[in-house]
Amino acid sequence: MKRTKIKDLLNGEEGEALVKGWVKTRRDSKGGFSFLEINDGSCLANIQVVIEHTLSDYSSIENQLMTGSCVSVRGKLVASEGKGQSMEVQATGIEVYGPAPADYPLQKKRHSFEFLREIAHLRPRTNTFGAIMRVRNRLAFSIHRFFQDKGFVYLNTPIVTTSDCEGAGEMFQVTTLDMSNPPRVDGAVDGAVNGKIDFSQDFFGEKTFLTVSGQLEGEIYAMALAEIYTFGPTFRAENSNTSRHLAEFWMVEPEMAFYDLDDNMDLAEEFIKFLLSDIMEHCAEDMEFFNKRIDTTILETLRNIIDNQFERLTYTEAIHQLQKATETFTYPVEWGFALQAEHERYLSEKVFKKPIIVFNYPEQIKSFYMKLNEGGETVRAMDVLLPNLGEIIGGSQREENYDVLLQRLRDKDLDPEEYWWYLDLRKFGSAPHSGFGLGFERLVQFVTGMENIRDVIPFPRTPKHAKF
RNA sequence: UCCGGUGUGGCGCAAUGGUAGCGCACUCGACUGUUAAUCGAGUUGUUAGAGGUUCGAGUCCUCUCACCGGAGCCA
Repeated sequence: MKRTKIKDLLNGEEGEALVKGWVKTRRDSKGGFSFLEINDGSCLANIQVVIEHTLSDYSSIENQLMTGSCVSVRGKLVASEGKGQSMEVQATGIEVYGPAPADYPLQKKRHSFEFLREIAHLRPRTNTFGAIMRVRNRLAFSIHRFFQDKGFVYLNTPIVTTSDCEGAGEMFQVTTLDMSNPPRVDGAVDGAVNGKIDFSQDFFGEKTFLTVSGQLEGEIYAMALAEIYTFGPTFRAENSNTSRHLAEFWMVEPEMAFYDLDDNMDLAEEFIKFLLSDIMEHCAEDMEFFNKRIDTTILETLRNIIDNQFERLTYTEAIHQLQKATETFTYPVEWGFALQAEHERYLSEKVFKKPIIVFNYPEQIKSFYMKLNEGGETVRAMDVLLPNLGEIIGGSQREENYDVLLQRLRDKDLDPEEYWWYLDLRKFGSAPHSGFGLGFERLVQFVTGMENIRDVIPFPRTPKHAKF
């Protein structure tokens, strides 16, 4: 007989059933039977199994039917006699795959997320993490669906890369050299620490790193396939210790030929709204759980975002808004200075009370590849800022003019030689194009209402932490 | 990296410088078509680590480590 998932049993019809899963809790009755709650991850709800103590072999497995044990139950799916569940399984046979001794760390009570992080191999068995991972899965799926429906091509950009393309923070170095005695340029060996390390002898023949963004490679393919998107792991070796940063995270980066900044913002807004409404529809049970146990306003918040237009304002307008604010800020508000977290929060949470898109930032505070506006003061950059979370999307229209890009590289003290192929894209058949990056974990965080980004990824990597 | 906070049975927490307690879990018993079941009894501690002050330190001081929150950086 084939196993039926609990999700299907709960919506199924009476009859023979085979359930396999992990025991959440057991309640004994002196009436000669026990209740077992079993979960198999197919949904948040457990199925209740009723076991008559007269069942053959029951006495030999009774002490193995504990919280955490893994079991296979054969029985009859029937309408429940008790309250609290519609269907239940009357057991006719039980097999214990793996008992869980009394030192099983997950108890029938709430645990702190800090504690659960220490047992990342067991935390997926909790209600919260099961729900998070189902939502995460659905979001990943609907990201692909959104772009596939629009004819975007899914592109895998390299994870190992040779240059710090954006100047975006610290990178993880990748090497196969012997760290205790690396080869030196001057041929010196043991002890000669003055000679520079000879990376020509490294695996790739030069210094290599883990990618901080697939954007530049994404642009290459957008200049051929017109609309592409990447969705893959990204690495930042920043010593960031916050609830919104990971050293290894997943990023979605669409890149589109023939899109200007307005098209780019339209896509970003449509994208977020699509993902949120999809999750409300397809993860309703899990979302109810988050609304009840994690953040009692989450459903209302998501609904509001889906139903309302994002507020779009230029950086300059944002500065004006901040300058007329009665609130006092820790950091100065002045044109040309970066917007701080407190400024972004004020705008999205106090002034507009909804997602905002700030665009046309000062040229000096943004990356070299962003398209310069007329006058040269600002670039066509845009950030999507969500209330309570902050930046979830950062993007821009790219500079497609060869001469302007070359000058921008020089102005920012970057070596044009290293960007030769990026410049070539502007030399041969250049086109206006745009793109953005969305932090996948930040999306999961926002949708679930979870406070710490370390709890929305299966195995978080943060400074001093790469366990499991 | 900076600022602030925390570190006590398996887990969540308490304890004026003076006998380390409570809840949950666990064990035993009672009760029950039960629902995070309930009721009674019982077991569980190198108070993160190292040093110091003191007659006496979980508590005060110094250092180290870890974690949490905020900031910076960003997605």
